[in-house]
Amino acid sequence: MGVKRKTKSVELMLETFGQSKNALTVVDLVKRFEGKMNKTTVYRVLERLEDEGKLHSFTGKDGLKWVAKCHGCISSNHTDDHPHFQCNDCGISQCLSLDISIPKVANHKIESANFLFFGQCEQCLNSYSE
Amino acid sequence: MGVKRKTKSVELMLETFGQSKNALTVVDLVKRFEGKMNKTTVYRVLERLEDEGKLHSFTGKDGLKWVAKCHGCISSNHTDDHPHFQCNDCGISQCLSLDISIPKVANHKIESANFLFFGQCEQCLNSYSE
DNA sequence: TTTGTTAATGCACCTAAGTTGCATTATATT
DNA sequence: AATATAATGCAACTTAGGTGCATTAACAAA
Repeated sequence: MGVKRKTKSVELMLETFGQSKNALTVVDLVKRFEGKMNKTTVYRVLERLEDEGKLHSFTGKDGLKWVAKCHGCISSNHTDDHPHFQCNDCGISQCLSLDISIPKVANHKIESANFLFFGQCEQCLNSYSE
Repeated sequence: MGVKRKTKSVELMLETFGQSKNALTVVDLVKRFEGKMNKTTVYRVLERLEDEGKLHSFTGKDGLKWVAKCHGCISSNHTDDHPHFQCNDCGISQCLSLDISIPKVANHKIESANFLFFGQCEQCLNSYSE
């Protein structure tokens, strides 16, 4: 690959995430762009935007790949280990702007971490009291 | 399903984990038992042993399912959130007997968590200095 | 504006993890 | 030994994700 080109697919993908902290599964993105963007293109655009540090991804409990456009991340690069949250009720997933210290582990050198929290999101919590 | 029966598959599976804290991928287990136990049986035996609380599982970064026979776990049930470690060099994965406190997150109710650490294991660290 | 280069895309096909339905086998009970 | 049913094997399926290659679209140079 040589010089990157600006394409509609790339713009469309970034617009989709907008300013939201919510993550989306790749499967969902493929469905969303049905007719507009090929499945393969979705995967390749995501790969590119990850390489460029504009998106980041993580693996959910179900093994599915989730993607997000984390804005409030603490570190500047997208390899930082901010936690992600998944709602057990509605299934939404989002980035948490939260710094978790990685503990020392005897006889191990820890380089990175994945944190995944499960529970109820704000919306679902509120819907109980209505 | 009615009354559970003792079977060779179940014993064989538990023996495989022995007293080790190491986790194994289901894919690896299927390969290991090739000729002795069917792929479907592997999945079903694992499901059963998880239900019985004798094994527990987690999803790796690659989306593969890992299984372990965690002995040194802090809590008695197998839904506790002890962290898992995966070596970036040799790929082994293991349970960590380590208690990580789940932070409070504003407007969220957190019920459970997954912690996954990456780095170098003891063996790989030692092999550098040889 | 047109032309040439090549990055980006679409498409068809593939790979592999995990699941399901059903016939067969093995275990336990009487 | 006969019976009931849990456990297993097998084949076929589902689906996330990837690959090779022909076609299209973006951009630079003329």
